[in-house]
Amino acid sequence: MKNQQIAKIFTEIAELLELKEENIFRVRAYRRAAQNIDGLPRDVAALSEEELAAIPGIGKDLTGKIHEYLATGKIAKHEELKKEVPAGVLELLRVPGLGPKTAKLLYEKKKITGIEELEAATRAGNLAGLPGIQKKTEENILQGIERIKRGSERRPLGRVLPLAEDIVRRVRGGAPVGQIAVAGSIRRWKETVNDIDILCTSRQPEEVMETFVKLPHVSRILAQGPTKSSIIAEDGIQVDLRVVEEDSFGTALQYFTGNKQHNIKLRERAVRAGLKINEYGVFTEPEEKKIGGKKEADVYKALKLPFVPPELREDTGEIEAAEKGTLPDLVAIGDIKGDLHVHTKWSDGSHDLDAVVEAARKRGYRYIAITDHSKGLGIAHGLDEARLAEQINLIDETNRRHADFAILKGTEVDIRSDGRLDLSDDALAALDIVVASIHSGFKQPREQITKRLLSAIRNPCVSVIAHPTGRLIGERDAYDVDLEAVLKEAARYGVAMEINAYPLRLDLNDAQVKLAKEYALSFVIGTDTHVISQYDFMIYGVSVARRGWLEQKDILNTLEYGQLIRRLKSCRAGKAQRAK
DNA sequence: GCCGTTTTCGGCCCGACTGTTTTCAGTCG
Repeated sequence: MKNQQIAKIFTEIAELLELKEENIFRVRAYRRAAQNIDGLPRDVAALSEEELAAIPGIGKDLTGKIHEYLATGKIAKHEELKKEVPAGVLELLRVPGLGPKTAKLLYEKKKITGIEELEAATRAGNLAGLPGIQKKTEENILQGIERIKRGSERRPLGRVLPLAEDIVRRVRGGAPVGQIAVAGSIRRWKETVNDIDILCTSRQPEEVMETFVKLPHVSRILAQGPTKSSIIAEDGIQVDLRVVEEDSFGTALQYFTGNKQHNIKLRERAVRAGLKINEYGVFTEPEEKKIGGKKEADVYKALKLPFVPPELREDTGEIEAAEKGTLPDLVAIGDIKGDLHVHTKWSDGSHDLDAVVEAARKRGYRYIAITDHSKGLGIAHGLDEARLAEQINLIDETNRRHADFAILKGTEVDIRSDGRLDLSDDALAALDIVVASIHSGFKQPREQITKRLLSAIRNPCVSVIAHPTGRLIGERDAYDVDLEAVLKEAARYGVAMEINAYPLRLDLNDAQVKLAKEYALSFVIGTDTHVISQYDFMIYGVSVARRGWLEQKDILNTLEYGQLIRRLKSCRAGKAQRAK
């Protein structure tokens, strides 16, 4: 998929134009186009002319540049600009706090073309005499370089959310705050995050700031003002805290939740309607009369739009859908009736059957599916046909003890490197649910991986494909697979796609879910629980579903047990019919 | 460079904090 390469080139063009101090709106146009291409689930190479032009921020000129790249592997404009500015100058922009103006100055006056050169020059005192650069700026440059060296990659939401919640607890406990909430990409449940944004109300904002910058997590204070402060937490992540008045909390929360492009569009709409929106409220223009601010919904109401849930605020069509009244009625965590991906001690889980059942009942679930690994996964102590039969007996017996709860007999059967499944069809036929997934051969070529998944989908017993792309956030890329071919085949055979809720997986991801929804597929949200506390991961899976615009009806484990079993049976019956 | 229920030309979201300035530019979100 060439999307990321094209997005990268557009971003570089934006940076190069900015260094040349060209029209800032032209710069923004390239940035916006880059973001939208980067977030596209489809390969741009596979899009028709009209589909390409329908991408927001892509007009006639950029459509041409995309074609140019697809045809020749480069973009002439980009090549020209690169000749004018040495590559090392772009590198300078990676230093936090150092923008295009300073980079240009450093290059033109001191011929600095790289971060290493910058560090050496700064330490040697060579920046002295440059306009606008004094001691403090030099210190900031060196600290910025340190931050780059320590790494500032996006972190998985699952790692950051607990820290954010802890900071919220401590600020609430240590200072006079009214309302307090996490905003930003965390509130939108983006799978990875760059920083933590926290918003609160208080009549004594200075006290709140004092408490905040003295938290035990703080390793460095970046900025401390009366209403806004930023710190670097010990593991290197930036945390921003903003304080507003009580009657601005709603508009401030809306503003700091973002994303940026969503907000810009709303504000443009506001301007057209004779209104002004900022973090302090909604105002009429030119009278400056405040007509909203206390509640987040005030913003949407003022624009005559229905409320848009945070998970949808990515400027990927949600504003247009809100306008037309076609926003989805998103699935909610409370709709989930059970977990369909659970491991026990029988393979590599930590608890026996009774323990995982008890924990699920306590959560209010109506059922779970036991999906231990199959024999091919020796390392996970996977089950062969004989042990599976034993487990089935145990489940039958346990089910008889529970009138109000059901255990589905299942397996997470391995799709072998040649595409055959790791258990016989006869063994699979005895189960209520068969979840199939890939655990080996990740480096196989696209055709082979795709073939493996297609043959698993066509198997008479398979009902779900688990973690369909195999990626682990920050650790392992997805294997190379023709996802659209897989989705198409799954739709034909009535096989569901899993949204694996394990925070490092989240697989399918949000964009892929949105794409899959177009094929009218069914989905399953499973936590891949190996320890009972991991049932908590369900919220991450639900959030991916919501970011993928899914409704309750799209998700099988929102069904009551009886309906679920009927659905699984009809999938099998449909396959048998097709085989005749 | 994009885009249109004011516009095919002339707009393009809005504000906080820092560091350097004597009123503001640069950067960030």
